[in-house]
Order: sequence, then C-alpha cells, then structure tokens
Amino acid sequence: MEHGAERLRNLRTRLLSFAATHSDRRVNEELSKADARKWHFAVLATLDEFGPLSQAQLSDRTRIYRSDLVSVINELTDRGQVVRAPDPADRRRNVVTLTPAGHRQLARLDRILAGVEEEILAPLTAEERDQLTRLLTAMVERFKVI
Amino acid sequence: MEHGAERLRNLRTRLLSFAATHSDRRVNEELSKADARKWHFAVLATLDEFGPLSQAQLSDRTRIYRSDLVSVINELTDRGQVVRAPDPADRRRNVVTLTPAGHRQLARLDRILAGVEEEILAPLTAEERDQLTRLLTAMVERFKVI
DNA sequence: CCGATTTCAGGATCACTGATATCT
DNA sequence: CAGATATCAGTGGTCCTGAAATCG
Repeated sequence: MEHGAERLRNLRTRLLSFAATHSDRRVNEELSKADARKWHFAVLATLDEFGPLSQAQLSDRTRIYRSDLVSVINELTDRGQVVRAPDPADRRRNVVTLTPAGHRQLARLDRILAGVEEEILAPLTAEERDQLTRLLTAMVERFKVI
Repeated sequence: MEHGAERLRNLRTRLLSFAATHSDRRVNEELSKADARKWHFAVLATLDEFGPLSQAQLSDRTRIYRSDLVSVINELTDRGQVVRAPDPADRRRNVVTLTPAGHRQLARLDRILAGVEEEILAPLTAEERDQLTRLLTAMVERFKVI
C-alpha cells in the first residue's frame, strides 16, 4: 500500500510528467535556435512522410488541434517551408505542401532532435532505450483506443 | 539513421511528451472530481511525509515555483486542508501544517491516483511497470545534476 | 548592506472549447 | 439539411521571470 514516505517520488504519473517537462523544455530550447518549435517538426516530418495533406489530415496525424494548426501553418508559410493552397477538388480544404526550404529545415531539425534525445537518454543503455520506447509505445497505443 | 517514415512515431521525446499529456489529463480529470489538482496532492503528500514546512521548503520538495505555491496554499486553506501561520522563530516564514481534513483528503487523492495509475499502466506487466519506474527515475536523476 | 522569504504581476506556450463562415 | 473544413476568440493550467515588501 505504501502510505507515507516515498509516495510522491514513486508516483509514476508524476515521474512521467516530470521527465516530459524537462525533455520538452530542452527540445524547445534547442529548436528555438533554429527558429522552430516542436509543432514545426511534427508538421514538416508528417508532410515528408505522407506527401501533401489537408489541415484536417495534418491534425489527425500530428495530434495538433485544428484550431492551433492554423498559426503553425502560418509560421511555416512565413518561413517559406510549406505552401498552403486551396484544393481545387474540394474548396473547403487547403492543401499543405512541403517546399525545398522546408525539406532542408526538416533535416536541420532532425539533427537537433537527435542531439536532444541523446542528451535526455544519456543515463540509459541502448537496451534500456529500446525498452523505454517499447513501454511508452504500449501505453500510447492504449490511449488511442480509450 | 532512419530518415523518412516512422520518424515522428519513434521520436522518444515525442513519445514521452504524448504519454505524459494523456496521463496528466486523466490525473486532472479525476482529481477535479475531488475538488483538487495535482499540486494539491504534491503539497499534502509532502506535508504528510515531512511534517510542517515553510513555503520555500515546500517549493524545493514539490518543484512547484514559489510564486505559484501561494495560490495553491490559498486553495488548500480555503478547503481547510492546511493551515498557514507565521513562524514565530523566523517571521519571514510561514509554517504550513496539515489538518485532519487535509489528511482525509490525502487518503482520498491517494485512492484516486492509484486508480489512474492502474488505468495508465494497464497495458504493462508488473515487471514492465518496475522497468518504467527505473528508467524514468534514472532520467530524472540525471536532470537534477544538469 | 546582503540575503532569504512571501507575494504579486505578468509572459509564453499549450491543451481544449465554442462559434462562425464556407463549402460538399 | 447534415456534415466537414478552416478560422478566430477565448479559457485555464503550467512554467518561468521580475520586482516589491518584509524580515534575519
């Protein structure tokens, strides 16, 4: 039952939140040096993987709320990294397309994030990193169902 | 190197952030049913473990910013779960003390959080839960040093 | 005078809701 | 008409900074 001491320290939901807060802060610190934030990477990487998408499709893939995605796409178009154009086949939609500059930026962010991951996961062995990925993936998969 | 597909899905910093976001949302949803939020639990549990503390000590133990702690203590005093009184030995300080009602609330939040943890960790075996705790603890310990 | 403590006033980002205009 | 899409407005929590007032 473990009442009293150690209660806070061993609470897994708190450990998870604490680890994520530090990780997110480092991610944003490093990405801001490249004039980006983490949603930029999510959108650029998704467009690179799936090709041009509507904002609704981007929202589904990246889990960015549709209302928040508007300003993200604005920022990326301001930087010339994506193009937003109305879909002639369905005029409700915008088609968002990666530009060559966006592709270059994605490569830059890839390197940055690899560095942050290395820093965050530094205390773990390669095997432990695989374990962590597997455990977190299992938890996240479950969330999608619920 | 893993360019292209799967990039987003396998980014550990993103997995971590995603898992923590869902976990935090469920924690706050359930705690709000008991008229609480997660900082309430952090303060109550810390007072239960260490006895009466000043706000500065509470901030160090819970990692809640001192400026934010003020309103948390206000909320807990409004609910009669802690008492804030000036320290006669050092009149800069307030001594925050758990009340019987605070102790009962802590027991209630304990049960709630155990339920949420069980839900969040549902897809993991007992052994995997221990692994997760160990891996996250190792990462968090590292953060404190940096 | 320096340092510690509490408090207040904000900023920035994020998760989330709701409403609206437009189009299928 | 119902449903989807993009957009805007706004709430509330969190993380964080800065500054004031009080006291050791």
